[in-house]
Amino acid sequence: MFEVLRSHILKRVKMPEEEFNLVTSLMIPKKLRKRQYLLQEGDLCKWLAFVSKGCLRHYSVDDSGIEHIERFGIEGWWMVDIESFQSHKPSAGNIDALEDSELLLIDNDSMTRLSVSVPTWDRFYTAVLEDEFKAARARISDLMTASAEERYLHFVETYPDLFQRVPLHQIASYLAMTPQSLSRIRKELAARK
Amino acid sequence: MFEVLRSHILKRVKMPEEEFNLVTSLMIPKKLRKRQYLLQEGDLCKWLAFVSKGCLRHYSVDDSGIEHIERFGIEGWWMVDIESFQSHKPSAGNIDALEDSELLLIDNDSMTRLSVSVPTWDRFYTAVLEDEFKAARARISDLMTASAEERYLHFVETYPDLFQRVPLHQIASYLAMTPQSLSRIRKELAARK
DNA sequence: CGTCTATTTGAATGTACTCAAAAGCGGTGG
DNA sequence: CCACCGCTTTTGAGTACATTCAAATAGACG
Repeated sequence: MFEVLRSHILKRVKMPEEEFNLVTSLMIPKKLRKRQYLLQEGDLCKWLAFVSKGCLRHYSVDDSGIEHIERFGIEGWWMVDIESFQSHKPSAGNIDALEDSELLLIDNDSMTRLSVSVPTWDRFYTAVLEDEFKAARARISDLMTASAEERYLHFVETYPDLFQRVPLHQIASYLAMTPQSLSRIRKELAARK
Repeated sequence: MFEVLRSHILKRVKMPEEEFNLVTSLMIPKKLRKRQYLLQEGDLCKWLAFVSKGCLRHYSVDDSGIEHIERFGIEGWWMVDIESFQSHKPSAGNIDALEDSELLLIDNDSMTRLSVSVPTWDRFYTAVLEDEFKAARARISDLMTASAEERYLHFVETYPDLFQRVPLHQIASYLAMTPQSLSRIRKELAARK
């Protein structure tokens, strides 16, 4: 149950077993069925959610009713609406499950407690934040400079597992293009090679 | 000299004066003339740079030689190539000064030292990271959903100071459009009202 | 004043979009 | 097992927004 989390943490910091046990003792397991919300627009985001199984998406809906997927999350990823979690404001986005999923939730209080009692926790959290920040910057750069086709190719290369798992129209949404465009791009690429 | 930094820190954490003095004692002042590089593609980014005066930009150059501005930095902002700073890899981007500027640099060693001897430092750094992460997410969302005109309007609203200060073609670059497009958008907006 | 750079304008082009509809796929119930 | 339904993906035609290329105008600086 905690294996994915354990290797995720140990990849970043050396955390003794008893401290890791303290971490897991504070985490709340949660199962989500496909299509079930973890967070709905207007809710307060009270948790960081670690995905130990399944696949979620974080998306928002624009004025025309179109969904824009900001981020996917699979095993070993965290999901959170950082704006809401950190500033205690109602969330502007939604998080729901694309597959039946298993999460480990941790709230702000528990974070504070770990910060006090687990010496490596802060460094771990910082490392995660830095990784997320780097990923966000890479995404910005991609959106700024790459064509629709390039964005698709980068996605396939960067997230080969996701691209197998997630319906195409969801990938199109993540890549900021229409499903029609993605379909045409794939057709074109298939013809070319 | 340290006033901008002081208020920047105190906005986020309560830091006693003697601890703040420890912070400033580890920071290296640096002046940059307009057009001078702080970091050039291929360099290692060894510092976090706090802008106490002036204006910088962080940009990369694509295969066609076009500059893409990822981020501006004015008084009270940090500048860093996080990928290079954190992973000790050669930087893919450049940072240079759009105006004569004054910076306070801090390197990794000093960060570690502060982490040990200034109890609030880690929380401060985490808060900065979270802010940066939030800003990055807002930018992603904007790039994914907004038209060129909307991006420009958001920019003017979000950074009224920057938009007064920075040449239009630099803003165009930041907004991922050509200077020509921005010029036409401004003409159109002026005609409309 | 002359040079260099920034901004604006014009015309043609292209990438990705919208709207509309067909084809494909997967699950459910008769 | 097949027919039907809902949803995903593909295809077609027309369009729009932003781009490219080219050049004129405006502004800044020595």
